[in-house]
Amino acid sequence: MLTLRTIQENPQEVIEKLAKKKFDAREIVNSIIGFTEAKNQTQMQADRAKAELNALSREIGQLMRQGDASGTQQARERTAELKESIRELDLVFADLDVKIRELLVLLPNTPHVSVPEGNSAEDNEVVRSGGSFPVLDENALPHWELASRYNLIDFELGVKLTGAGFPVYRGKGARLQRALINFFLDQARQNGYEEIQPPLMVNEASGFGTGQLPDKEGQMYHVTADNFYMIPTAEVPVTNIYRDVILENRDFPVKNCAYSACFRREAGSYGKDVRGLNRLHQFDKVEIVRIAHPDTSYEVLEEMVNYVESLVQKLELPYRIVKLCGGDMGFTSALTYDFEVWSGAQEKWLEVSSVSNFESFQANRLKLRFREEAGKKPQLAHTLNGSALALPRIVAALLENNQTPEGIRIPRALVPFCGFDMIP
RNA sequence: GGAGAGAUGGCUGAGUGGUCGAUAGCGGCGGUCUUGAAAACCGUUGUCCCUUUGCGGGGACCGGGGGUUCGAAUCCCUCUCUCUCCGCCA
Repeated sequence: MLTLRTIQENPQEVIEKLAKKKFDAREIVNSIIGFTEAKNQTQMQADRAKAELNALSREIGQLMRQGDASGTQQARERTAELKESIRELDLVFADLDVKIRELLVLLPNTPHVSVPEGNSAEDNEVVRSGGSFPVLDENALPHWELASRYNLIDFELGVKLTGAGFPVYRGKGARLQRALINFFLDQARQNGYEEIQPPLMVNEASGFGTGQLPDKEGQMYHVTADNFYMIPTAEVPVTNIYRDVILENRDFPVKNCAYSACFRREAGSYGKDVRGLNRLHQFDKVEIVRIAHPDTSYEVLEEMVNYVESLVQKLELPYRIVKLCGGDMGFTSALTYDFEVWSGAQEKWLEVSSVSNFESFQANRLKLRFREEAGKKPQLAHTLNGSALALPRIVAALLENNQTPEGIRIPRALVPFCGFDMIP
């Protein structure tokens, strides 16, 4: 959520920036400014009436102590009128406040100046790429066939137990999962991230804090009996650790990482790209979350991108880093880099990580602030997060790219974690 | 599932109708003392909003919402959450 102040102070700038995201903000911004003016006028009137009533109440206390019955009576009569107008003004105020809030949440985050113009994924900017494409036979198999040939993943069994999109990993397939999780967590720790093991269900307040609620409610599994939501990413519980928190400058840098299972309903995305591991309802992911000083958040973003790059390099996967264009960016992000790995048999790029700076957009909702120094006013911090990494598509690429006549080769960095270097 | 207790400032914990935004202790910050540190002592220490060029002025907030009253942290209603004991259980 953008701050009211930002909109009030630079309405034109907000409108121009949002145009890059293909969002026409003119009407909303103008309404917000109009309502805010009215709200402030109302508050002035209400506050004046309240000040008078407060003074009168104090006076009545004095008069009663002095035993001045007629003075007391007189003062009391004057309060009735004040109370009535306060009641009315408060109603108007609350109404305007709700209207403003409803409009504010409609506005996406403003993109960073470096975000490229563009409408869709086609216009994204490839920042750099690395690794080398695998040389595969013509009859190279897609990962879902490899998974069943080597008895690594059973998709049909998942359907029996739960439904589509809930695969069962078994044998070396399960061990590969565990190895990847441990590898990612160890790497994160070695890079200074504190490991968090968060709850996999969150309450409503947390859902609001990171912006899943109320808009994206349909994307989360809802445990209605207790009104909990299954987390779609560890970002939700980990970032909400800092909800309503005021950090001190010395608390920086905040670097957290967390492994979690992630649950997504993916409503409305059936039909395309859902084969095998490409899109699941439950999957594993290690997430990195950072809270940064506004002055350094873009340096932090670069640092995170470099870190994620080191992971795909260690896994020996061909990859490219893409800076999303305005039209392809998420609602809450100011700048996003996507990581894609090449899936040799499907012959396409698979998104395995998305690293974003949200600036103060999330922090405003979370009321996550920091204090420059003791005695100074708190200000909003910047939040960033990224996948490091999401497992399924990594597994898909590993299986496809490393298939050989003798079996599937495990990248060297992973062998100590797997305990095997080949899936024969 | 049954029974009970509670929710107050960064933390602990007072406060049951009238300068209570709130006693006190701890913590934090500043200072005195000290070669330095500790201890001791003194001072200071919430958030949000409106208004003002500035100094300042005003309003709101004691889990959320509503009510009683001239006046509510304090009384009433309601919701939520937390804790303790019993039962069940990884």
